[in-house]
Amino acid sequence: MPPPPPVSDLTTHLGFWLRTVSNHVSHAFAAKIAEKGVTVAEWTVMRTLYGKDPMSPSRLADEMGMTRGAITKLADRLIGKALVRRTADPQDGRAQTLALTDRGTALVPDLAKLADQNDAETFGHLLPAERDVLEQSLKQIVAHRRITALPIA
Amino acid sequence: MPPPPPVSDLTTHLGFWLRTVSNHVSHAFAAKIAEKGVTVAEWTVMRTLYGKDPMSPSRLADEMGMTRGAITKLADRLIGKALVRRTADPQDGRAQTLALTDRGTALVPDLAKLADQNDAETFGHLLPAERDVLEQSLKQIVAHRRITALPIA
DNA sequence: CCAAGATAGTTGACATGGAAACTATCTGTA
DNA sequence: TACAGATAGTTTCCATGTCAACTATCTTGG
Repeated sequence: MPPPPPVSDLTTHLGFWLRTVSNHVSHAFAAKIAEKGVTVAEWTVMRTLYGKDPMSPSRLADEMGMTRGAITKLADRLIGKALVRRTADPQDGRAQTLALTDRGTALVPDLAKLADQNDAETFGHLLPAERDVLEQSLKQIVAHRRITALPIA
Repeated sequence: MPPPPPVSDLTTHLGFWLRTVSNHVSHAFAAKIAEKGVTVAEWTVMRTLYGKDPMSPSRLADEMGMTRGAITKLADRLIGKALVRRTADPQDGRAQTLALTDRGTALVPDLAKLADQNDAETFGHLLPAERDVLEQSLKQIVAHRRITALPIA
């Protein structure tokens, strides 16, 4: 049997480093907000609803890049925690809207603070110029690849 | 009720952009290799085993940052696809090793090519200087935060 | 006005990973 | 040498997401 031909190493891919750091950031953030009893997906819902008019699950699904089925379950959980409220649409018998409860609204600034903190911990030691290039590069990729979904995982 | 206080927008966080792009890269790559019947986690196992001596599930779990339970299931799946082989350790009745089959070994270069392609599609249009800064920044974060696990998701 | 198709949301089957309990085996020490 | 504890893997339960089928409701063309 011939020796296996050499293939590019995992670490030669920018995508590898991106995922490595991204996973780390996510896990670190998940751990922080877990103390508040909230998951990353739940936080994203809450942040998306915060300061806005009640929103339909479908729209939320689009914005978050998740299926409607996932939003149903996510909403169920958030309602169970009394952070979100589900209201039937009086015009359309099929439709409903989701909105933060007072408790949910009050929690968002706390979670936002943890998000700030998490970002600072991860990226704080980069030079401002490096941060800028990083941010511009990432935004450029988002634009170029036409990425729209909010990141959950 | 007072209006909800303003909180930092999701998009002000570098972590947001990082996860957005990272998720996109992962999904794009997952779609590519799905045609070969392999998931990202499975690819990571295969790439880790490729060109190396048979490896214990525990070591694989460490390198991949997954639990041993997850490796058991992942190995079961790969064995079901005849891409990986499980061998009992003759010295230690508890231990075993995992290795690629010939079929698995033969598949890795194909998958590696798709990984190259995926990286090129995502980052190819950045200027070399931008790519460099991106890579150096990410590696610096990995070093600074002492991140060790391979990225799966 | 009504039937056909579109749309909103829910549900159930499946996939996949973590946590912790469990089984089997090994190892070091008294 | 025997047993207590460590170690290797597996398994079970749970969490959470997708996909596709399903229910209820709405809308529209004839």
